[in-house]
Amino acid sequence: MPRPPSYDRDTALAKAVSLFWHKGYHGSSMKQIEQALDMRPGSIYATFGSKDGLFSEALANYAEQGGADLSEHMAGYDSIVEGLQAYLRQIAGSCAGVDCAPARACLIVKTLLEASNTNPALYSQAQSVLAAIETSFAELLESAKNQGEIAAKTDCRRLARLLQSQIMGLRSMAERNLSATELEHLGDDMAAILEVYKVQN
Amino acid sequence: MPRPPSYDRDTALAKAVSLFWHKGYHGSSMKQIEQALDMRPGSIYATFGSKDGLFSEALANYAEQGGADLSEHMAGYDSIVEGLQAYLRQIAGSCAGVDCAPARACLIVKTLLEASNTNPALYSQAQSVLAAIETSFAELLESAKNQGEIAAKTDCRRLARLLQSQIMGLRSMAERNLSATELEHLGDDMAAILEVYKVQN
DNA sequence: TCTGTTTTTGAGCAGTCACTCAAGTTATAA
DNA sequence: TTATAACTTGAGTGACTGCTCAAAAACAGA
Repeated sequence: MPRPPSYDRDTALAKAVSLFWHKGYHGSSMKQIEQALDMRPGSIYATFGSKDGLFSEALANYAEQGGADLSEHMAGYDSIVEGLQAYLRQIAGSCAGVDCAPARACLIVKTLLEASNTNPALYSQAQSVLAAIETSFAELLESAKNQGEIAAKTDCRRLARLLQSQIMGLRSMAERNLSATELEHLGDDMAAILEVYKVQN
Repeated sequence: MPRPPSYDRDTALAKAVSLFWHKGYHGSSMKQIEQALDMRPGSIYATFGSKDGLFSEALANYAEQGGADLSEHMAGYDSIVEGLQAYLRQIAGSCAGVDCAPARACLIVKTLLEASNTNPALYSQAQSVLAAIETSFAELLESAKNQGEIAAKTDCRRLARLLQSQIMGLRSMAERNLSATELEHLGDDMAAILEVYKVQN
């Protein structure tokens, strides 16, 4: 008997991700959100509860997407370290394009910095998401160690944090107006950092 | 004949830096600013023109302070590369403390990410400040090259950008809740990156 | 077609936003 | 002491904030 919703939840969420990524949390007003999602306030609040709730779901969605992208990327590589190096170069390349994403910097990092002293709930969510990413990098590196790609004595969590820092730095730098070449060089130099950790053969 | 101002401009600006660093641009309301500076709106607007104007001056002030800190730090080192390595470790160390600054992440980077699609004037200011920092790193590295610390073929601007990315990544990572040890390890690992660029001797 | 349930709508809520300005205050120089 | 010029004050501006809710609309089953 009931009337079905006229919007698609996932489509709406994708549009929210795009807006929040572009403008940030404080920079996106409900008016802009209504326009971006093509939904009236009542529907938005019935579906997502609050602006915070919507942002939280958008952030989770973004993170999941990012995780899927990484998995898909890594599936194309036999060598894990080479896969990670290519991943860094790929970020540099895609950020260099004019089209690129709604923003070049990572939404999670943007949220971490924006929410750290203004919105404890979002701050804490950003922290957990980043911790989870660190873990997945650490697991990849652990596999690399087992395959003999990197030294047996390597502290994988520690290296994972170094890798995560590279991505944060790279994508933040991409918000500057660097040329495509400069960004690609940066990606190359970051990829080269991993060379040191490789086992000689 | 005129009545002199009752507040000190630089003191007020320092308080503004602290608030903006802590809460960001959108996260700091005029009410909070009035309270932090202990000034009434009329005085603030007479002195700084607008919230944007105040933020802009605060950002410039912050950047100048940062530049002075770097110069002072480097003055204590004969070897430029070692000085830069120690600089990275020092950032990691100071971010690790509970006291630390109003925020661990860099105000310039926070502004770059927050303003990129919401406030063109502040975005552009953040970009120029970062370009200037890149330049001063590049000049330091150029000196290091002349002193034979790093290879003659080194692209100093390119290496400067890699160094700047490290600092961005390090200080953004510091907003996560990493332990002091983890942060210090990260600083050490970033310092180690520069080893590769050193000339063997 | 009618009924029952759900969704959509948008005017409007109280509160906050950045900001203004006329009146009051306080210093200095005469 | 008085006149003058600058500074301080804070109530108040319109616009916008996130959000609510009663009424209208739209579907599915009977």
